[in-house]
Amino acid sequence: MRLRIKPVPPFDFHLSATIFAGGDLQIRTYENGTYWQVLRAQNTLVLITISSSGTVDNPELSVELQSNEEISNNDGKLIDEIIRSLFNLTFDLTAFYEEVKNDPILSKLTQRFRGLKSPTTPTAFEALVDSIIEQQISLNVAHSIERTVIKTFGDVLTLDGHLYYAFPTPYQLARATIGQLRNCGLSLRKAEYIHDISKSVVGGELNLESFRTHAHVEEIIKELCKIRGIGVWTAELTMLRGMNKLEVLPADDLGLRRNISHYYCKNRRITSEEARRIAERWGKWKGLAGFYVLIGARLRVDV
DNA sequence: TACCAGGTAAAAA
DNA sequence: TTTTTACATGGT
Repeated sequence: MRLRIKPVPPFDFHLSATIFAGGDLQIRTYENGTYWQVLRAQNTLVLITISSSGTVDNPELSVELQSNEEISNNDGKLIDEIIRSLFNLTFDLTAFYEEVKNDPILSKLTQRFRGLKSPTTPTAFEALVDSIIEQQISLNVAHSIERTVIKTFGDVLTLDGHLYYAFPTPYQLARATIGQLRNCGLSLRKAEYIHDISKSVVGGELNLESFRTHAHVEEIIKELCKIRGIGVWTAELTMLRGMNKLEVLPADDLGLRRNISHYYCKNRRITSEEARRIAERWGKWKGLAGFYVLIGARLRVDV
């Protein structure tokens, strides 16, 4: 099956997907203009392969769907929705660009990265588990642990002799033992957090997806922070990366604070309060603005 | 070798 | 109530 998706312009697929370049070939990566990963349909795993068939101002994505089962029309619709969410395709960047135009630094970055949309995970659960894994340790170590968790507990799709892994479901992580989770490199604490949260999701006490349609960001943070293992940093990162909450800036984040300081404070170490104060000038979508700053700093773009 | 890395909860003071 | 410590592991 093949889908054609029309993102809201402007959208630069190459620029937006480049952050995944060099990713694990069996999980999710972007190479030679092509992005791929496994998504979960109703009853089957589907490998999606996305490439651009349009331009920044008239964007169109061409998506190939492959599975070992038949892909129903409903599955096609579901996957279509997930892909729109994956790159925030229905978000209108022109409104964001208007919002930050009075800040000279972001003005420059948005011109340089016109069409850049921030990526999300297919489920809020995945963003939450990733965020817990990424607490305190370097991203390098965290990503290695994430890959191990995915390949240990996630379902595998075999196509043409190639293996592709899907992120584990709450059920799969709830069923895992603490010992198995620790063997992936997780600390005892983090193994417990992830295990507990997975059990709550399976049991129905915690519905992470329901927060997506919840408008009051501060209330979501308050709710998430009641859960053992989740602080403000984890809640905010999960919302930005897993619930399409582009207004949320994870200001406690060490790396993001470094990136903000690179442009606004001459690389001096800044507090999260200082970061939030600087973000005041970015208007409504502070999380997306932070993403532009992050990408700018990573690509060493001068302003 | 020691120390740090995109935090958090629990122990100690 | 406030401050200090333990935690996993790869890189420097």
